[in-house]
Amino acid sequence: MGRGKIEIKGIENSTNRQVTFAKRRNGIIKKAKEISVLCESKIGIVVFSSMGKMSEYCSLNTSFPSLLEEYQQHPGKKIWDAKHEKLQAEIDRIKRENDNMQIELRHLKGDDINSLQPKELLPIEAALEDGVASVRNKQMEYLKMLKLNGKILEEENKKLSYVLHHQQLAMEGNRNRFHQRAAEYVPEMPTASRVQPFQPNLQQS
Amino acid sequence: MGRGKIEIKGIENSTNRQVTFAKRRNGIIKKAKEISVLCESKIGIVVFSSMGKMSEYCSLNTSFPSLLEEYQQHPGKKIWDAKHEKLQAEIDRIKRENDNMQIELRHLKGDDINSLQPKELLPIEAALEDGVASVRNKQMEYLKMLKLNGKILEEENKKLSYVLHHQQLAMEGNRNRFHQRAAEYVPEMPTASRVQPFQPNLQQS
DNA sequence: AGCTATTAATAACG
DNA sequence: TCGTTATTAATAGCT
Repeated sequence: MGRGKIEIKGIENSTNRQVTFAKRRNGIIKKAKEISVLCESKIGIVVFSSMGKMSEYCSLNTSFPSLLEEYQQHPGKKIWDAKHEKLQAEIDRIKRENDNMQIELRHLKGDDINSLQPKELLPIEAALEDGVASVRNKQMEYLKMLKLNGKILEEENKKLSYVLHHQQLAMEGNRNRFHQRAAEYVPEMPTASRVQPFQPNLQQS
Repeated sequence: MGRGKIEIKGIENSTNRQVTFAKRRNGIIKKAKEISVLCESKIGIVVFSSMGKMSEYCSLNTSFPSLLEEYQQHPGKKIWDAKHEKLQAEIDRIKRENDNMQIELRHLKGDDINSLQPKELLPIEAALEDGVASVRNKQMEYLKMLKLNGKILEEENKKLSYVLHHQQLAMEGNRNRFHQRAAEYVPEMPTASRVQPFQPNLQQS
């Protein structure tokens, strides 16, 4: 049905193939609509083009899920049972992993260790000591940061005091001599080092 | 396409409807085969006649399950029933739980604590100290058990030595006097306390 | 079921 | 990419 007969064989030309696909897909969907109306039948169609574009049709009097539900009720027609089992297996796997972690956690917290052998206590003890060491280390780091920060602030304080002192001296001198131009005085001071004190993200002391 | 044009309307005559259904269904499936070959496309069709008879087609290069898998990966296309979503939700829930435990475990082991605030380190430290205390406690318990066990064995040893000593004395006496009946001698001794030494399940000292 | 007059789909072209 | 048309394919009504 066209300007010439064609062989049912893969169409090499990509453009041609896509055009043919679009036309025939529309044709099939039209036929599906017709059969569903003419014969009160339920029909569902899913098509993927060679480019991966999806098209679908489902007759009006039903829905894909219920259609597939009905499909699956036929003997030997399993669509999602396999998927189901896969999901269940995944759940089991993760649950096992979960349980192991839970046990490890409880042991580290000192719970449920009555059933453990002395030999089994050793790695737990070692891990705990490691953990304590790491945490203490981190805390020391923060402490050092705090101290450093204090030192920087102290230093800064000294500089500010120095500036303030000189300014006061200058202002006093000016009050006596020039009076009006006191504000313009700028003392020579190493302002290059006016750093922002380092601020670790401390939400509490 | 037929001896006369027809309206797309439900066919009342049942026989006619069934005949038309069979013809058109074959036509659609033929078209489906053709499009899948011509355009390298994947297509799946499920049809139910008004009598409930199911027909299906799935292009050769795929399968219904994989087709539907691909279908539901599109946004808003859900064919899986509630069961599936429940399983998926369960997986997500457990995975989240898993992740949390993993983080907690890592923190307890002293990993990944650089991102923590000092405030957050405190409970970890406390938990670790608790854990160490519990483990040490348990180890002390085992130690006590070992010591107790040693004491019991020592005690037992003394008793055995005592019996042995008396037996030896008796035998020597018998050798000199009755000679034959030495084996019958039983020294008066508190045998009621011949307990089995307590055996904790120690696989190593 | 099979046949065929007729309509519908569509391949190639513009 | 879209519409047109010559031609083939599908099928309605009949046997």
